[in-house]
Formats: sequence, C-alpha cells, structure tokens
Amino acid sequence: MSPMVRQPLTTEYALLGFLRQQPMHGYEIYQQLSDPTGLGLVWRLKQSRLYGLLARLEKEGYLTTTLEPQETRPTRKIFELTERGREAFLAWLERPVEHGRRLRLDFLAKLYFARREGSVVAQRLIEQQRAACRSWLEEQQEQAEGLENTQPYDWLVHQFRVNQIQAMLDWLDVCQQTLPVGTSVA
Amino acid sequence: MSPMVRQPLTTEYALLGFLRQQPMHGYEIYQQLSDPTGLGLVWRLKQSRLYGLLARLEKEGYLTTTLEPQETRPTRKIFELTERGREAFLAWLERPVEHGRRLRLDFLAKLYFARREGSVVAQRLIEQQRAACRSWLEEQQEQAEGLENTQPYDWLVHQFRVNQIQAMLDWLDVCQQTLPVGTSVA
DNA sequence: GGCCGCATGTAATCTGTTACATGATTCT
DNA sequence: AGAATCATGTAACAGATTACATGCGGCC
Repeated sequence: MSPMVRQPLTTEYALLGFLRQQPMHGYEIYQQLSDPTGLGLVWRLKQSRLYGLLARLEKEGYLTTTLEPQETRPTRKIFELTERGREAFLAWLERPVEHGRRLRLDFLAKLYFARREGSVVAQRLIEQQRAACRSWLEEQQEQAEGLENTQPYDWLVHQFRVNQIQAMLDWLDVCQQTLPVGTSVA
Repeated sequence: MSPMVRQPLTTEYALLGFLRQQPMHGYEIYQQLSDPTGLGLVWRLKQSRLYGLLARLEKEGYLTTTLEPQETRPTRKIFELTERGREAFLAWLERPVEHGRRLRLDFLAKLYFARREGSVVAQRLIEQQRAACRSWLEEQQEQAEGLENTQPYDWLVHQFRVNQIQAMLDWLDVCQQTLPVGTSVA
C-alpha cells in the first residue's frame, strides 16, 4: 500500500492562488478573500480555519514562512509560495471540475483566479469545462430515455440534472463571450 | 439561554419517511433507500451511518423500537414512528427548501415522499418551492444590475445563479404538469 | 468606558466517510 | 471454496463550524 498523498482542498488551492501575486501574512489573505466584491461573494472562510489550513500547507511544503516582528502588534507570519505550491496551483487551475455540483463553489473559484492569470488561461479553462458539461449532459439524457412513463420520479430526477447542466452550458457561453480574447496578463 | 433543540437532518427526515408506510427494521430501510430506482438515485447512505441515525432518532423520541428475535439471524430491531416523529416528518414535507443548493438533494427527497403522500401534497410542495425560487431570482437579478461593466466577475457569479434558479423554475413547471391533479392517496 | 481593528491561534463539537467486527446461510 | 445476503453495530479519522483566548491601539 502506497503512503497515499493528500490532495489539497479547493479552499487550500484558493489560498495558494492569493499568494500568486505576492507574499502575504494570514490576516491580509483573510481580508482579500472576505472582500464581498470578488471571491468573498462565493467563498466564506472562518479566520480560525484559515490559520489551520495555512499551517498545514506549510507543513506539506506548498508554502514557506518568514517572521516579521512588529513593535506593537503580534509578529506577522509571511507566507510565500514554494515551487511545489506554484505547480500544484497552476495544475489545479487548468483542470475542469469533475461534477456538476462543483460548479457553484469550485469552478467559480477557479474562474476567479483564471481571470487574474489572463484571458488565455480563462478561455482554456472555460472550454475544458464546457466539454465536461456536454458529456454529463449526454449521459443524463441517455439515462432519462424511456423513463417518463415507466419511472416518473427517476425521469424527473434526470430532467432536473439535465436542466441544471444545460443552464451551466448557457452560462459558460456567456463567460466566454464576455472575456476579452487572447490577452495575457503579466 | 434555551436548551436549543436539535433539528433532524434531511437524511433523518427521509428515514422517518420510509417508516410512514409501515414499521421496519434497519436493514429493510437500508434496502429501500438503496433502490437505484427511487431515492437511491439521489441519496446515498452508508449502513453504519444508518444505524447511528436510527439510534439517535429513537433517543430523541421520533421513533420507538420493539425487538423481534429470530432463530438463526441476529435479532431485528423494528422501528416505528411516534406521534412526534409523524408530525416532524409532515411539517418537513410541506416546507420548501430555503436555498437553491438544497434542491439537488433535499428537495428531490421531499418530492419523493410528497408523491407518495398523494398529488395534493406534492402539488402544494411544488407551488411553495416555486414561490421561493421566484423570490431568489428577483434578489439575484437585482444584485446583478449595473455590475456587468463595473464588476465583471461579480456579474458572472450572479448570472450563474440566475441561470441555475431559472432552470429550477422551468423544471418545477414540468413537475407540476406531469403530476396528476388533486388525487389523494390512502 | 466600550467597541472595532490588528494578528495570532487552540479546543470542542458536529457531520460524514472508511474501515473493521461478527456469524450463520445460501448461491455459484 | 469463495462470494453474496442477512443483520447488527463500533472505532477511527477528516472536514467544517462555533466558541474561546490574548492583547494592544485608536475611535466615539
């Protein structure tokens, strides 16, 4: 049996994402992700949990820290991405989510960071996700076939999913259209 | 400070729902809810967890048990709804869910049991839920207003929600139309 | 005098998953 | 011989929320 390496949670990837721009201490990250305009609209994280996740990410080698003492306030712990952290983040950023229920939080978080990376990255992510959604849609439509009269409840369940996925596809279309094409950000 | 009585989880209401029809032992409930045609399509529950939840529901007075010894197999524990359990279940059944993310599991479970109660109950539930969805939709549309050019990410987030809610409303419409009108089941 | 902002955490509790345990019977 | 079915659970762990703890400075 292999030692089984833990994958970071979406929340953790988001923390790595904030540090892409520049090193920051915990409280500063907290303020950025709490911004009700921006990721705060989608994602909520308690302060205590934030510190716990940062500590774990450091332990697992995604982050390094340096201490910055202050005169009157508690010493700041400045977090910085390691190479491992940078790679893990970028790999996460281009993977589409693997289930419809993951659009609401995970995909919206990916989109937030992908847009920061520039519209090439964002367009690629959106296209990947569209492909995944199309394949889910087909699957659900197949499974719904012929059920309408024999298993009305099952049919309704599949119809629910079909409608939700169709709405995601329409929305991804809007995303694609509102993004500038092919610009890359420093 | 009041003692703060715990509300059952959706999973627990579903267990109460199965016992609406007749008293059953744990393993029998497990089989019914694992039926891949029916609730099993929506809800998954591990056996060990099932027994834990049943024990808690009994402790909290929603269920009573009687033991039924068997010759060769372990003694069965037959669960039966108490009056308190019956009331809690019926009250849950007519409450719409209070957030869009709850449609996928919670509402589909309610619908499953509401249909068993008869189409009067189901129609009422659906109508309640439609009203809730319409109010969410308005709220999201309001919040999206004017954001398209100033806060493109926030606008996309609201558009995502608008699309999802709109798809729910369309689907609820289909539900209403496929149900027989005003029939009541014994 | 009391609350908010800065800056860090620990501890308890709850929900849920995974793994393990038992032991007879029937099916392949 | 081995797997599946019947029928019950316990124990360990992981994720997430809630509450608690500390301590200074500035604002009303």
